[in-house]
Amino acid sequence: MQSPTDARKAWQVVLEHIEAGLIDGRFTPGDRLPPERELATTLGVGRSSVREALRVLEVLGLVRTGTGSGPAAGAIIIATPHGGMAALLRLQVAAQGFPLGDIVQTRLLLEGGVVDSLARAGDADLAPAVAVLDAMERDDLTAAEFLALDAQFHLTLAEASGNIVVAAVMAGLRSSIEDYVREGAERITDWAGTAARLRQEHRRILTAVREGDPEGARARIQAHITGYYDHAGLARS
Amino acid sequence: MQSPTDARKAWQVVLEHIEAGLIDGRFTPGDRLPPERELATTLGVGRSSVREALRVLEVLGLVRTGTGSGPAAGAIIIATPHGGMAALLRLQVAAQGFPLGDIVQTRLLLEGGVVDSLARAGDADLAPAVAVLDAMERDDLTAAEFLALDAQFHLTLAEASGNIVVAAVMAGLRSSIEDYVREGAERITDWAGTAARLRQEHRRILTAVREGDPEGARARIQAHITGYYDHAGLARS
DNA sequence: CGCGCTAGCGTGGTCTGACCACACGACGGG
DNA sequence: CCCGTCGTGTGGTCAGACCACGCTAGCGCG
Repeated sequence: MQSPTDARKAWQVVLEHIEAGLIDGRFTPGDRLPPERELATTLGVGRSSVREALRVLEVLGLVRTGTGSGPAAGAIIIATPHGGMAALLRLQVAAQGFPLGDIVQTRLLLEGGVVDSLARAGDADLAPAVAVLDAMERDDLTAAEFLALDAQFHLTLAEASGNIVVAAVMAGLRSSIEDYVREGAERITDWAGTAARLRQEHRRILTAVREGDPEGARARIQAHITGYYDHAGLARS
Repeated sequence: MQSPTDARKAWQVVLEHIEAGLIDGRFTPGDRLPPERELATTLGVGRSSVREALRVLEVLGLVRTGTGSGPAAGAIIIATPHGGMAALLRLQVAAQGFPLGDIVQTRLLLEGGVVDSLARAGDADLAPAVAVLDAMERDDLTAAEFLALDAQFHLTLAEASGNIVVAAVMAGLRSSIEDYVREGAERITDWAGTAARLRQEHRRILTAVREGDPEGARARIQAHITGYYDHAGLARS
């Protein structure tokens, strides 16, 4: 049949089979994969190997598994990359594969590009971003709540640019350093003042975007990000 | 003990345990994780659950498993994000979660930022990039070989910028659309001429970087990328 | 006749035990 | 002293069993 001891691991066979199915359209988002037991017999591998492959797909945000029966049961194809991107970046940071500084620098690059293109486009829908900004005006927010809205603001901008990939990467980058950001906030004594400054910076970024000023928007969002990291003492890793 | 039926799946418990170990420094790159059987008894889960977690870590590029005994055996902590990033992006593209156009646009953003920062830095080591360019001068290269070197050139630039995260994302983006790029090359009739043009564009990008011309370098690499995709008929998806 | 409850069934989730392949390392024979 | 071989610990895989969970069909009662 094949090599003495098949080079590809059993779970890789399953993964490749599902990937091939995705590519040629046999499986599309919303579809249900065959039951684990059926996949196992079909591919001639054990059920545990099938499960290992499904686990990978689940973490990468490609399938969602549900127990019981009915429409929500089984392994359903989805395509929600945020979770997988976040897990990948978070773990790489934890394993010291990604220095914090590089993460921040990448954010600068992406967010700068996002506001640049938003300012050039001119017709972007900034309403969601404004809504988040309004929510941040409340003065009874904890630091954690404020930071969550802050993250949402940046994510909303990325989504407004219409590029799903950039939005997913940005969300992942942000969440990968979420713990450090929160930790940094605790070191800030004048939190109310800092929050006020961040709010103002957000407003000015939006203004620059609205006025069609790519350079200004880029400079302001980059200053906004580096400013916070410096202020929170998260400079280098 | 805990909730009626523990909300967290068993494999998530394992994943969180290892992540916690990475964060607090119990596990660092180069270390070996405990044997699967030991992890299973330690955490009170079955060995199959441990294996599912390890499989995820393996795909994400965090561990490398080896059979047998000795220093290369067992699950060893690594931090090689390229493979995981590539797998994530590739599968998301396959599952139609990421449109091809967004992938290309993200490349434009990142590569533009890379050459921009290289041109500003001025002291970057461009020798590896030059070496790849020299290798591309050979005229007996197949299209696939040429494209592989092309990809390596772009990756080398990203690595020269010193940002691991950007390099990993760029490598992932590139490999996620590798099949489509190769497919596009087959549609190009005058391949020799196209290759010559690509070579020239590469040279000019490097020249702009050397001369410290960020705007020029950015414009040239973006034109280079969009030019190829248009020429190969990979415009939109 | 109709409604509600229950048993069945198919799904994923998990554990156990077994066996294989592999590679190092120690032991013993030459 | 060197080399081959067997022991042992590791991951890789499979088979089987059981549980939890929800839908669903069918039964029984009103």
